[in-house]
Amino acid sequence: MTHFGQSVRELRERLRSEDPRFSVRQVAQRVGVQPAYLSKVERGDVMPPSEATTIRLAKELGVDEDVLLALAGKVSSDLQEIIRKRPRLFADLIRQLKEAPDEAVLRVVREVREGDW
Amino acid sequence: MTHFGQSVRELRERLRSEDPRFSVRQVAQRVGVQPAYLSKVERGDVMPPSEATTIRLAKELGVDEDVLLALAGKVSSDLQEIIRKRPRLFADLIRQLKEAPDEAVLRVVREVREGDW
DNA sequence: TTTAGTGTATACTATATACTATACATGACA
DNA sequence: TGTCATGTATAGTATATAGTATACACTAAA
Repeated sequence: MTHFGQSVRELRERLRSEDPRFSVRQVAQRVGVQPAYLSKVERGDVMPPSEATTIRLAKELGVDEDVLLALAGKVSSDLQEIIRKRPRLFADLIRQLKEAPDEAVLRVVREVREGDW
Repeated sequence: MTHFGQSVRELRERLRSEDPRFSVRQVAQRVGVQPAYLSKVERGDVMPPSEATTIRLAKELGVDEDVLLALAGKVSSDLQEIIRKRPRLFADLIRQLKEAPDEAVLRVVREVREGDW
């Protein structure tokens, strides 16, 4: 469906071109899944892995966890928890920012970071 | 686990005290599930319903969908989609606002609403 | 007193999720 | 030429999700 598997394969192959330890088998081993499973994941033969496995994979591949989770069609459960604690507040905020350009969102992030609350 | 079922029951009973059409059976009928199922949901005998069913239930009970979804331990899939499209941006923003008081978040929402982007 | 409506106990199910385990074919290397 | 490591095909599985269907016991009204 999405290109999660393709992305993982590209990332892994790139790393592999400089380090043979990034074979399907060895990455699978370090991530804690069967090689056959990782192989299928990369070819899009099965759905993307669970959140936990996706995060371990992101760490292994040196890529942002939220980005890889997004490719997997998921949102980190810690973010979900933050939203669930104040659903109306965050739902409003996020929907407000839906169409806002990156720059506008970034400005908000910066403002909040230096916020005086 | 959470008090999703209890909340639903309380909301429904409150409505029922003014309108007999809010019995388990009739609400279940309008929401499109079996009465036995709604009964179990209200008593926490089973996990909260799917997102779609929870939303229909929220409409029926006249309560905010995001709030009821939150009680069900979920985050609306449309919000998730917004986040997934720009994961780094939104992940940062949300984590920044995790500890911020409601007032600060509201100020951001207002600012954005009148934003000049 | 039967009828209608109530809530609920019990048993069952289809589909999805998230994998494991084994075995096979290929290529390089010693 | 045997060994090693590679990627992958195939088959199977445990658990969760999201319910349905039926039947039962109780209450109030007609």
